[in-house]
Amino acid sequence: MQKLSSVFRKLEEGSKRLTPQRELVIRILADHPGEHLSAEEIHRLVKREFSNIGLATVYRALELLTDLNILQRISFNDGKARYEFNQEELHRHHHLVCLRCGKVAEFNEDLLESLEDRIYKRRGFKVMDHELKLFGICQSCNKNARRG
Amino acid sequence: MQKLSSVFRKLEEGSKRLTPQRELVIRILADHPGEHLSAEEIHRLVKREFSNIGLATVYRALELLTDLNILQRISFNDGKARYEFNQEELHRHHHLVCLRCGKVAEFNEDLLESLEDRIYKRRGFKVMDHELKLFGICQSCNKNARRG
DNA sequence: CTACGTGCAAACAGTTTGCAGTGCG
DNA sequence: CGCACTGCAAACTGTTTGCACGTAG
Repeated sequence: MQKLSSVFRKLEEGSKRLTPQRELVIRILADHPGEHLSAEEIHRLVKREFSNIGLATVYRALELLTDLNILQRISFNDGKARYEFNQEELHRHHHLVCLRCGKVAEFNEDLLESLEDRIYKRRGFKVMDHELKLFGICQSCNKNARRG
Repeated sequence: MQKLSSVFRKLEEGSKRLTPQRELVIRILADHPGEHLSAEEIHRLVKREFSNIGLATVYRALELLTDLNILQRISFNDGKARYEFNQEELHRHHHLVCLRCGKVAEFNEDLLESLEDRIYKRRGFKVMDHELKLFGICQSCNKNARRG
């Protein structure tokens, strides 16, 4: 992973260490792109390679990495936070949440910039980031519904 | 409130009752538009007029009313759910979340329809609703920052 | 009289915190 | 040595559930 050096630099700036636990958390997220893992799921996956890691350590790693903007925390209103890499592209990466089967798909589209310009002009609100969730019925559920 | 009759009809369809507690929850939300109250805040406000109402009752009322699409549950990733009226306009009512002071402002803009058309054509995903949050720095924080 | 509704307390899930111990820098 | 870091368990917060009782239809 070429990105590790940049992670390392960000950690060093706050005199934080890249411990095996933290590195594993990062690797797990890297190995599961677009899966929006929860802390518990991450803990379970990390445990397979580091069996005695504590859940609190995972939480602390996730918090640290989120603060450093290495990860991004998102929530789908199911009561638990989920995490993914905070790649630059994520700022224009959105979610399609199926109301029937619950699957979360992603799409990238930059459509919001003109809106953000307008908001700044009209309201003086400087948009730094955005989060767009579209709720609806996905293709496969749609097909099943038509058959049923 | 002219809307109460429609609430009543929706409740009757499921043979649910419009109890004083439920009506109060509705009135509190009506009296605090755009404030995104949490269950606890609603409970506190309701208690002022109905001192022995239980928190669980508020939760149950909120769940019921959300299921009936009378209310809408939203979350700003602060660990608790928030509620507002599910007016039709809400479907194109979005949030500006200030990263510095935490204030949540609203704006209405319909800008997403063309995007939704495109998503349906490309991905077969039929969008029913959307939720857009813009994170940034609000006007007053922006001014303070420039001064400071 | 039955099904819905309630208050209370206990249970629950996700997350955070306190603490004693470990080990890098 | 000192401070970051850890695992563990206990604490905390928001929410849900079980239960006994009440009350509307």
